[in-house]
Amino acid sequence: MTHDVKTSSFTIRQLAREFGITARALRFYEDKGLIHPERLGQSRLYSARDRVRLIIILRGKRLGFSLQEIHEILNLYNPKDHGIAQMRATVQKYRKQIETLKKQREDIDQAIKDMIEGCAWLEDTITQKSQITNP
Amino acid sequence: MTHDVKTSSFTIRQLAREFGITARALRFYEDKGLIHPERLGQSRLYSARDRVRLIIILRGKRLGFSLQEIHEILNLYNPKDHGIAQMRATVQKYRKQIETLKKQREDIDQAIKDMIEGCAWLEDTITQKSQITNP
DNA sequence: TTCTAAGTTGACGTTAACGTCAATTTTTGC
DNA sequence: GCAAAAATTGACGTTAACGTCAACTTAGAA
Repeated sequence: MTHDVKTSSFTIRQLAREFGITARALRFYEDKGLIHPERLGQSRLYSARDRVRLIIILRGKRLGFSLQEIHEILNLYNPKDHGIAQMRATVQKYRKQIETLKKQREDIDQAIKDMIEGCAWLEDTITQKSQITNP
Repeated sequence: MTHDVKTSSFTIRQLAREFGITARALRFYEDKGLIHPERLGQSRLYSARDRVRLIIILRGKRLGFSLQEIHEILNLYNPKDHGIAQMRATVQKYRKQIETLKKQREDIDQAIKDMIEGCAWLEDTITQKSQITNP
Protein backbone atom coordinates (compact mmCIF):
# COMPACT_ATOMS: atom_id res chain seq x y z
CA MET A 1 0.00 0.00 0.00
CA THR A 2 1.84 3.06 -1.23
CA HIS A 3 -0.59 5.52 0.36
CA ASP A 4 -4.11 5.55 1.81
CA VAL A 5 -6.74 4.82 -0.76
CA LYS A 6 -9.67 5.53 1.57
CA THR A 7 -9.87 7.81 4.58
CA SER A 8 -9.55 5.13 7.23
CA SER A 9 -8.42 1.66 6.46
CA PHE A 10 -6.04 -0.58 8.32
CA THR A 11 -3.67 -3.39 7.62
CA ILE A 12 -3.95 -6.55 9.62
CA ARG A 13 -0.89 -5.71 11.73
CA GLN A 14 -2.15 -2.25 12.53
CA LEU A 15 -5.38 -3.61 13.94
CA ALA A 16 -3.54 -6.43 15.69
CA ARG A 17 -1.14 -4.06 17.40
CA GLU A 18 -3.81 -1.54 18.31
CA PHE A 19 -5.87 -4.15 20.12
CA GLY A 20 -3.10 -6.38 21.39
CA ILE A 21 -4.08 -9.46 19.43
CA THR A 22 -2.35 -11.42 16.67
CA ALA A 23 -2.93 -11.41 12.93
CA ARG A 24 -3.73 -15.08 13.27
CA ALA A 25 -6.66 -14.22 15.51
CA LEU A 26 -8.02 -11.74 12.98
CA ARG A 27 -7.84 -14.32 10.20
CA PHE A 28 -9.50 -16.79 12.50
CA TYR A 29 -12.37 -14.39 13.18
CA GLU A 30 -12.73 -14.01 9.43
CA ASP A 31 -12.83 -17.78 8.96
CA LYS A 32 -15.63 -17.88 11.50
CA GLY A 33 -17.49 -15.17 9.61
CA LEU A 34 -17.18 -12.44 12.21
CA ILE A 35 -15.40 -9.90 9.97
CA HIS A 36 -15.24 -9.49 6.21
CA PRO A 37 -12.40 -7.16 5.25
CA GLU A 38 -11.91 -6.17 1.62
CA ARG A 39 -8.93 -7.33 -0.33
CA LEU A 40 -6.42 -5.00 -1.87
CA GLY A 41 -4.86 -7.48 -4.20
CA GLN A 42 -4.19 -10.38 -1.91
CA SER A 43 -3.90 -8.47 1.34
CA ARG A 44 -6.74 -7.78 3.72
CA LEU A 45 -7.86 -4.21 4.13
CA TYR A 46 -9.91 -3.40 7.20
CA SER A 47 -12.37 -0.51 7.15
CA ALA A 48 -13.48 1.62 10.09
CA ARG A 49 -16.62 -0.50 10.19
CA ASP A 50 -14.55 -3.66 10.46
CA ARG A 51 -12.70 -2.00 13.30
CA VAL A 52 -15.95 -1.34 15.14
CA ARG A 53 -16.93 -4.96 14.68
CA LEU A 54 -13.60 -5.95 16.16
CA ILE A 55 -14.24 -3.75 19.19
CA ILE A 56 -17.55 -5.52 19.69
CA ILE A 57 -15.89 -8.89 19.28
CA LEU A 58 -13.25 -8.17 21.90
CA ARG A 59 -15.79 -6.75 24.30
CA GLY A 60 -17.85 -9.89 23.84
CA LYS A 61 -14.81 -11.97 24.67
CA ARG A 62 -14.09 -10.01 27.81
CA LEU A 63 -17.67 -10.70 28.84
CA GLY A 64 -17.15 -14.43 28.37
CA PHE A 65 -19.19 -14.96 25.22
CA SER A 66 -18.10 -17.55 22.68
CA LEU A 67 -17.28 -16.55 19.12
CA GLN A 68 -20.51 -18.24 18.08
CA GLU A 69 -22.51 -16.07 20.47
CA ILE A 70 -20.60 -12.99 19.40
CA HIS A 71 -21.43 -13.84 15.80
CA GLU A 72 -25.12 -13.76 16.65
CA ILE A 73 -24.70 -10.50 18.52
CA LEU A 74 -22.96 -8.98 15.51
CA ASN A 75 -25.81 -10.12 13.30
CA LEU A 76 -28.11 -8.00 15.42
CA TYR A 77 -26.17 -4.92 14.36
CA ASN A 78 -26.84 -5.33 10.65
CA PRO A 79 -30.20 -6.93 10.01
CA LYS A 80 -30.08 -8.72 6.68
CA ASP A 81 -33.42 -8.00 5.08
CA HIS A 82 -35.77 -5.20 5.95
CA GLY A 83 -39.05 -7.04 6.03
CA ILE A 84 -41.18 -6.03 8.99
CA ALA A 85 -41.49 -9.60 10.20
CA GLN A 86 -37.72 -10.00 10.23
CA MET A 87 -37.32 -6.69 12.03
CA ARG A 88 -39.73 -7.73 14.73
CA ALA A 89 -37.79 -10.96 15.15
CA THR A 90 -34.59 -8.99 15.48
CA VAL A 91 -36.16 -6.82 18.17
CA GLN A 92 -36.99 -9.97 20.08
CA LYS A 93 -33.39 -11.07 19.87
CA TYR A 94 -32.26 -7.68 21.09
CA ARG A 95 -34.55 -7.97 24.09
CA LYS A 96 -33.24 -11.43 24.94
CA GLN A 97 -29.68 -10.26 24.68
CA ILE A 98 -30.43 -7.27 26.90
CA GLU A 99 -31.90 -9.62 29.51
CA THR A 100 -28.80 -11.81 29.37
CA LEU A 101 -26.59 -8.80 29.87
CA LYS A 102 -28.68 -7.54 32.78
CA LYS A 103 -28.40 -10.88 34.53
CA GLN A 104 -24.68 -10.80 34.01
CA ARG A 105 -24.65 -7.36 35.54
CA GLU A 106 -26.40 -8.66 38.61
CA ASP A 107 -23.78 -11.39 38.90
CA ILE A 108 -21.07 -8.78 38.77
CA ASP A 109 -22.75 -6.56 41.34
CA GLN A 110 -23.04 -9.51 43.70
CA ALA A 111 -19.42 -10.46 43.17
CA ILE A 112 -18.28 -6.90 43.80
CA LYS A 113 -20.38 -6.78 46.94
CA ASP A 114 -18.79 -10.01 48.20
CA MET A 115 -15.34 -8.69 47.45
CA ILE A 116 -15.92 -5.37 49.18
CA GLU A 117 -17.27 -7.18 52.23
CA GLY A 118 -14.34 -9.55 52.43
CA CYS A 119 -11.97 -6.66 51.93
CA ALA A 120 -13.57 -4.66 54.73
CA TRP A 121 -13.42 -7.62 57.09
CA LEU A 122 -9.74 -8.12 56.36
CA GLU A 123 -8.98 -4.45 56.88
CA ASP A 124 -10.80 -4.47 60.20
CA THR A 125 -8.88 -7.51 61.36
CA ILE A 126 -5.62 -5.93 60.28
CA THR A 127 -6.23 -2.72 62.22
CA GLN A 128 -7.22 -4.69 65.32
CA LYS A 129 -4.12 -6.87 65.15
CA SER A 130 -1.82 -3.94 64.61
CA GLN A 131 -3.37 -2.08 67.55
CA ILE A 132 -2.45 -5.01 69.80
CA THR A 133 1.14 -5.18 68.63
CA ASN A 134 1.43 -1.37 68.34
CA PRO A 135 -0.28 0.00 71.48
CA MET B 1 -26.16 -43.08 53.59
CA THR B 2 -28.87 -44.27 55.89
CA HIS B 3 -29.60 -40.85 57.35
CA ASP B 4 -28.05 -37.40 57.56
CA VAL B 5 -24.91 -37.33 59.62
CA LYS B 6 -24.61 -33.56 59.58
CA THR B 7 -27.25 -30.90 59.19
CA SER B 8 -26.63 -30.10 55.55
CA SER B 9 -24.57 -32.30 53.30
CA PHE B 10 -25.13 -33.30 49.73
CA THR B 11 -24.27 -36.14 47.43
CA ILE B 12 -22.64 -35.39 44.14
CA ARG B 13 -25.87 -35.99 42.21
CA GLN B 14 -27.85 -33.68 44.44
CA LEU B 15 -25.51 -30.79 43.79
CA ALA B 16 -25.28 -31.63 40.12
CA ARG B 17 -29.04 -31.63 39.70
CA GLU B 18 -29.57 -28.49 41.76
CA PHE B 19 -27.18 -26.48 39.62
CA GLY B 20 -27.74 -28.17 36.29
CA ILE B 21 -24.25 -29.53 35.89
CA THR B 22 -22.84 -33.06 35.74
CA ALA B 23 -21.08 -35.11 38.37
CA ARG B 24 -18.14 -35.22 35.99
CA ALA B 25 -17.83 -31.45 36.21
CA LEU B 26 -17.82 -31.55 40.01
CA ARG B 27 -15.06 -34.15 40.03
CA PHE B 28 -13.20 -32.07 37.52
CA TYR B 29 -13.41 -29.00 39.73
CA GLU B 30 -12.06 -31.11 42.56
CA ASP B 31 -9.16 -32.29 40.39
CA LYS B 32 -8.38 -28.66 39.73
CA GLY B 33 -8.46 -27.91 43.46
CA LEU B 34 -11.57 -25.73 43.45
CA ILE B 35 -13.56 -27.86 45.92
CA HIS B 36 -12.51 -30.34 48.58
CA PRO B 37 -15.50 -32.43 49.69
CA GLU B 38 -15.09 -34.90 52.52
CA ARG B 39 -15.28 -38.60 51.90
CA LEU B 40 -17.81 -40.87 53.50
CA GLY B 41 -16.03 -44.11 52.79
CA GLN B 42 -15.31 -43.76 49.11
CA SER B 43 -18.11 -41.37 48.20
CA ARG B 44 -17.84 -37.61 48.16
CA LEU B 45 -19.86 -35.66 50.70
CA TYR B 46 -20.38 -31.99 49.99
CA SER B 47 -20.94 -29.55 52.86
CA ALA B 48 -22.90 -26.30 52.79
CA ARG B 49 -19.59 -24.53 52.49
CA ASP B 50 -18.69 -26.59 49.44
CA ARG B 51 -22.04 -25.61 48.01
CA VAL B 52 -21.25 -21.93 48.45
CA ARG B 53 -17.93 -22.44 46.74
CA LEU B 54 -19.79 -24.07 43.87
CA ILE B 55 -22.09 -21.06 43.59
CA ILE B 56 -19.05 -18.82 43.33
CA ILE B 57 -17.51 -21.11 40.74
CA LEU B 58 -20.59 -21.07 38.54
CA ARG B 59 -20.97 -17.33 38.86
CA GLY B 60 -17.34 -16.96 37.85
CA LYS B 61 -17.99 -19.08 34.80
CA ARG B 62 -21.00 -17.01 33.79
CA LEU B 63 -18.73 -13.97 33.98
CA GLY B 64 -16.25 -15.62 31.65
CA PHE B 65 -13.45 -16.37 34.09
CA SER B 66 -11.32 -19.46 33.61
CA LEU B 67 -11.19 -22.14 36.28
CA GLN B 68 -7.68 -20.97 37.04
CA GLU B 69 -8.90 -17.44 37.67
CA ILE B 70 -11.82 -18.73 39.69
CA HIS B 71 -9.37 -20.73 41.77
CA GLU B 72 -7.55 -17.54 42.66
CA ILE B 73 -10.80 -15.79 43.46
CA LEU B 74 -11.79 -18.64 45.77
CA ASN B 75 -8.44 -18.37 47.51
CA LEU B 76 -9.37 -14.80 48.40
CA TYR B 77 -12.30 -16.12 50.40
CA ASN B 78 -10.22 -18.20 52.78
CA PRO B 79 -6.84 -16.64 53.43
CA LYS B 80 -4.40 -19.37 54.33
CA ASP B 81 -2.32 -17.92 57.13
CA HIS B 82 -3.24 -14.98 59.31
CA GLY B 83 0.01 -13.08 59.26
CA ILE B 84 -0.54 -9.37 58.82
CA ALA B 85 1.71 -9.22 55.77
CA GLN B 86 -0.28 -11.96 54.07
CA MET B 87 -3.53 -10.23 54.95
CA ARG B 88 -2.36 -6.98 53.44
CA ALA B 89 -1.38 -8.86 50.28
CA THR B 90 -4.83 -10.42 50.15
CA VAL B 91 -6.43 -7.01 50.46
CA GLN B 92 -4.43 -5.90 47.44
CA LYS B 93 -5.71 -8.89 45.48
CA TYR B 94 -9.26 -8.04 46.50
CA ARG B 95 -8.81 -4.50 45.24
CA LYS B 96 -7.44 -5.71 41.91
CA GLN B 97 -10.31 -8.12 41.51
CA ILE B 98 -12.80 -5.40 42.31
CA GLU B 99 -11.23 -3.20 39.63
CA THR B 100 -11.45 -6.04 37.11
CA LEU B 101 -15.11 -6.53 37.90
CA LYS B 102 -15.85 -2.84 37.64
CA LYS B 103 -14.27 -2.70 34.19
CA GLN B 104 -16.34 -5.66 33.18
CA ARG B 105 -19.41 -3.84 34.40
CA GLU B 106 -18.54 -0.87 32.22
CA ASP B 107 -18.30 -3.23 29.25
CA ILE B 108 -21.70 -4.59 30.07
CA ASP B 109 -23.24 -1.16 30.50
CA GLN B 110 -21.88 -0.11 27.12
CA ALA B 111 -23.18 -3.27 25.49
CA ILE B 112 -26.61 -2.78 27.04
CA LYS B 113 -26.64 0.81 25.84
CA ASP B 114 -25.78 -0.29 22.29
CA MET B 115 -28.49 -2.90 22.35
CA ILE B 116 -31.14 -0.53 23.65
CA GLU B 117 -30.21 1.99 20.97
CA GLY B 118 -30.36 -0.53 18.18
CA CYS B 119 -33.62 -1.82 19.53
CA ALA B 120 -35.15 1.65 19.63
CA TRP B 121 -34.04 2.38 16.08
CA LEU B 122 -35.62 -0.82 14.86
CA GLU B 123 -38.86 -0.13 16.66
CA ASP B 124 -39.03 3.37 15.18
CA THR B 125 -38.47 2.02 11.71
CA ILE B 126 -41.11 -0.62 12.23
CA THR B 127 -43.75 1.88 13.33
CA GLN B 128 -42.94 4.15 10.40
CA LYS B 129 -43.22 1.31 7.89
CA SER B 130 -46.45 0.06 9.34
CA GLN B 131 -47.94 3.57 9.21
CA ILE B 132 -47.25 3.67 5.49
CA THR B 133 -48.86 0.33 4.79
CA ASN B 134 -51.65 0.90 7.37
CA PRO B 135 -52.72 4.53 6.90
C1' DT C 1 -28.85 -62.58 49.11
C1' DT C 2 -29.16 -60.73 44.96
C1' DC C 3 -29.98 -57.10 42.08
C1' DT C 4 -29.90 -52.43 40.99
C1' DA C 5 -28.64 -47.70 41.27
C1' DA C 6 -25.18 -44.60 42.43
C1' DG C 7 -20.55 -43.97 43.22
C1' DT C 8 -15.49 -44.46 41.98
C1' DT C 9 -11.14 -44.16 39.04
C1' DG C 10 -8.73 -44.19 34.80
C1' DA C 11 -8.39 -43.42 29.89
C1' DC C 12 -9.47 -41.52 25.79
C1' DG C 13 -12.40 -38.29 22.81
C1' DT C 14 -14.05 -33.58 21.67
C1' DT C 15 -14.67 -28.63 20.82
C1' DA C 16 -13.23 -23.85 20.84
C1' DA C 17 -9.81 -20.61 20.06
C1' DC C 18 -6.14 -19.81 18.73
C1' DG C 19 -0.40 -20.78 18.34
C1' DT C 20 3.20 -22.35 15.50
C1' DC C 21 5.63 -23.61 11.58
C1' DA C 22 6.54 -24.07 6.65
C1' DA C 23 6.32 -22.75 2.05
C1' DT C 24 5.24 -19.10 -0.91
C1' DT C 25 4.15 -14.49 -2.63
C1' DT C 26 4.04 -9.48 -2.13
C1' DT C 27 5.42 -5.18 -0.69
C1' DT C 28 8.67 -1.74 0.66
C1' DG C 29 12.89 0.77 1.93
C1' DC C 30 17.09 2.01 -0.04
C1' DG D 1 16.32 -3.80 -8.68
C1' DC D 2 17.06 -6.45 -4.67
C1' DA D 3 17.11 -7.92 0.12
C1' DA D 4 14.29 -7.74 4.09
C1' DA D 5 9.87 -7.33 6.07
C1' DA D 6 5.17 -8.41 5.84
C1' DA D 7 1.32 -10.96 3.97
C1' DT D 8 -0.95 -15.30 2.45
C1' DT D 9 -2.64 -20.25 2.81
C1' DG D 10 -2.37 -24.81 4.79
C1' DA D 11 -1.40 -28.03 8.11
C1' DC D 12 -0.67 -29.57 12.44
C1' DG D 13 -0.13 -28.67 17.62
C1' DT D 14 -2.05 -27.09 22.09
C1' DT D 15 -4.87 -25.94 26.15
C1' DA D 16 -9.13 -25.72 28.77
C1' DA D 17 -13.17 -27.82 30.17
C1' DC D 18 -15.44 -31.09 30.22
C1' DG D 19 -18.06 -35.70 27.71
C1' DT D 20 -18.03 -40.50 27.20
C1' DC D 21 -17.02 -45.11 28.02
C1' DA D 22 -15.32 -49.11 30.54
C1' DA D 23 -14.45 -51.70 34.46
C1' DC D 24 -15.19 -51.86 39.20
C1' DT D 25 -17.00 -51.28 44.10
C1' DT D 26 -20.61 -50.40 47.40
C1' DA D 27 -24.95 -49.39 49.63
C1' DG D 28 -29.60 -50.11 50.09
C1' DA D 29 -34.18 -52.21 48.58
C1' DA D 30 -36.84 -56.43 47.70
